[in-house]
Amino acid sequence: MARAQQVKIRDVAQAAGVSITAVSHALNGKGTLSEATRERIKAVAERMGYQADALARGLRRAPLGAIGIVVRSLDSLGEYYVPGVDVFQRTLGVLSAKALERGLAPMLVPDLTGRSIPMISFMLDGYIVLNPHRNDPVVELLRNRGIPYVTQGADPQRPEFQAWASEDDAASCRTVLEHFAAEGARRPVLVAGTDQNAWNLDSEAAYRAWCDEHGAEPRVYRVPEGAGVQGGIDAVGRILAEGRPDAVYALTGRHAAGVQSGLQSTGLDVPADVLVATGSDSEHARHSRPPISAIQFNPEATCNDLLDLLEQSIAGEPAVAHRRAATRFRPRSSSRRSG
Amino acid sequence: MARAQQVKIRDVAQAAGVSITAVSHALNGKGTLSEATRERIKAVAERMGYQADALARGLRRAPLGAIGIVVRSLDSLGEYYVPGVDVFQRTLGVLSAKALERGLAPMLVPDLTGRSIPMISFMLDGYIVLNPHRNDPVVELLRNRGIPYVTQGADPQRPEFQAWASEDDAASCRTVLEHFAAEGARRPVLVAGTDQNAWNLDSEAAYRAWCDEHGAEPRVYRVPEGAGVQGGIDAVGRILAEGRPDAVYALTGRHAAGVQSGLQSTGLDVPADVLVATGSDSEHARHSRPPISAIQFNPEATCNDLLDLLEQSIAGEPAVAHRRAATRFRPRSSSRRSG
DNA sequence: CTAGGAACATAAAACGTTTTATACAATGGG
DNA sequence: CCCATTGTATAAAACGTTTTATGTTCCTAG
Repeated sequence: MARAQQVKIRDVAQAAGVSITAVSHALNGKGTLSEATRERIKAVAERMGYQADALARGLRRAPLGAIGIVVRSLDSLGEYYVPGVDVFQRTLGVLSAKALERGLAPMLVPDLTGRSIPMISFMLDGYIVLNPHRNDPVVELLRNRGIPYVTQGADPQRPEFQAWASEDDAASCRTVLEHFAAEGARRPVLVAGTDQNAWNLDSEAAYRAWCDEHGAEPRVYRVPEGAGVQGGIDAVGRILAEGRPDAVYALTGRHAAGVQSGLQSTGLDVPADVLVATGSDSEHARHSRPPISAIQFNPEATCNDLLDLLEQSIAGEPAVAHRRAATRFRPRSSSRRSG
Repeated sequence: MARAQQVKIRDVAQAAGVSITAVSHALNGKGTLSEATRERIKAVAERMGYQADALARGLRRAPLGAIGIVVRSLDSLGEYYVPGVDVFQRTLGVLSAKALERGLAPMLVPDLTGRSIPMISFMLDGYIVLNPHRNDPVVELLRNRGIPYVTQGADPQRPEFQAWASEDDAASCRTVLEHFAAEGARRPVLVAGTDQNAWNLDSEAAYRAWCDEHGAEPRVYRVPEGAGVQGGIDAVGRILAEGRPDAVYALTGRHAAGVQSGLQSTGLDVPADVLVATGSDSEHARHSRPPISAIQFNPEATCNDLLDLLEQSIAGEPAVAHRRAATRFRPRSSSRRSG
């Protein structure tokens, strides 16, 4: 309980025979001390193993060297570990790693608008908000508090906010639809999630635009993210009831796996009768039978972008432009009729 | 840069027409205020959206509600994101999730003995050290600082420290060896990592004990964790040079995948000629050809144990006993000769 | 009528820094 | 010889809380 007594700035001052101010100035390169004194104090501090207390220092609004990461999709899922969902392994892992490499310790923080949030949450240097909803209350809170933040994806309600980065979801969607078309599909349907985040919104918009351009009737089915594979299976009934499509683009990997398995269990063949692809590569997608074509995210690029923007924002430079990272399409057997 | 001005305790006091002390006492349930005043102050604070400043409060040694997680295997790997290594998705993901559910924000912290560590690191309420080495300097540091911590696995050099939890690696090892024996293998070899952590040490000890009991000659090959699949492939040459084994237990999934593929490329058949199993299930193991039998960790149990112990430790109750979680063996085609 | 408690409330000290304002000595120009 | 300047160093204020010590007021017992 009682923390071992640390050496404090006062002790160093005493040992070096100078004032507290002198020590502070020497260590932080401020003030008007002589170079000799400065070096002497530094040596004493080093020898005594002095480390400034981050809290006391933070009280004077010095950066803590830590940022918060809040994963809105997990907040809305209600549980923070979902086996088979790649977000932990992919985005969150890469983001944490890249933050560490920049000397920023990443702290995972629960829904900031919730009841019992850790005291430290509002003291962090800045925030990265993954998968924010439109009009996200967490974003709103950060904004009101004046805490620097960046988001993954834009908020359509707030076009003036430009400190965001994401994969290019619209381009990903078009790539898949073009691929479907090249394989002869004319009536693709979209299976999206229910969260109102940029991924779902941008993908749907791109899908509708594509349908418009190609004279196809848009058919969008929404399945709660939390419904997982079973949600995909269940969606098949609704889809077939409105007419058999010749291709299905399911955004999440688990929905895609469910859709494919649902189609197969009604006697349809993938890819002969229906093409399938997903917007999120995962173990599910890779190892379904047949393996499901998938958009591979580019978390390295996106995470770097997010951290660049956040560091700018923390430094007080307002971000004037967002960034979009290119994704990569991995065609697999689920959507290839040709050999 | 300048943080938006928050409502401070002083403001609340003024608004409620009481002293600062009164507000503090009312909000923290201390002091001797009348119930009426208490409620009135609470209402005012609530209405004004007052939130105590964690730093100022922490200065008086109140817990921050955040814990540090330091992943020593990644520290020693030198990079914090390694595709295909399950540690992120498994232990770290589960641990973070479970910490959040307990109201503790998990912060990933780099090697605490390193150069530029975040200021906040030493202020956290406690630490979980994953995969500590024997005589780990990070553990040493935490101990000296008097910061509560728990470790994953014991330090053989420090038997008196009991605040640790882990999977039962020795039992896992024996399970695999018994399985090998049941399939007719008599001369199993062990491929371990080079890190001096409990997983490697305990597994090797259990392997040697088993060999001793069964009159087999122990053969241990060490491959750096960072060498990955290629390291496993390379190990095959060294193994075969000393005689063909009839079974290989490779602790890491990537080494196992490499070993299997190395064996196959010298013309040996798995499982007909050599059985293969790994101590760490992963996508690699599941989807090699043939799929590799694997020990499945029990991160839920281990992480709960670690957090239980840490909470005890933070509360000042010394942990007097460690915990071991049972693992589960998943036999697959790589080690089954029978149908 | 007063001493001694309750019951309630607050002033002031403390936490460990950084920052601002001030002090002192030495130097140099007039 | 005085004033302004420069080079050093420090005292004290500030950061926003919690905690400790100190008052009040009011009641009750003697």
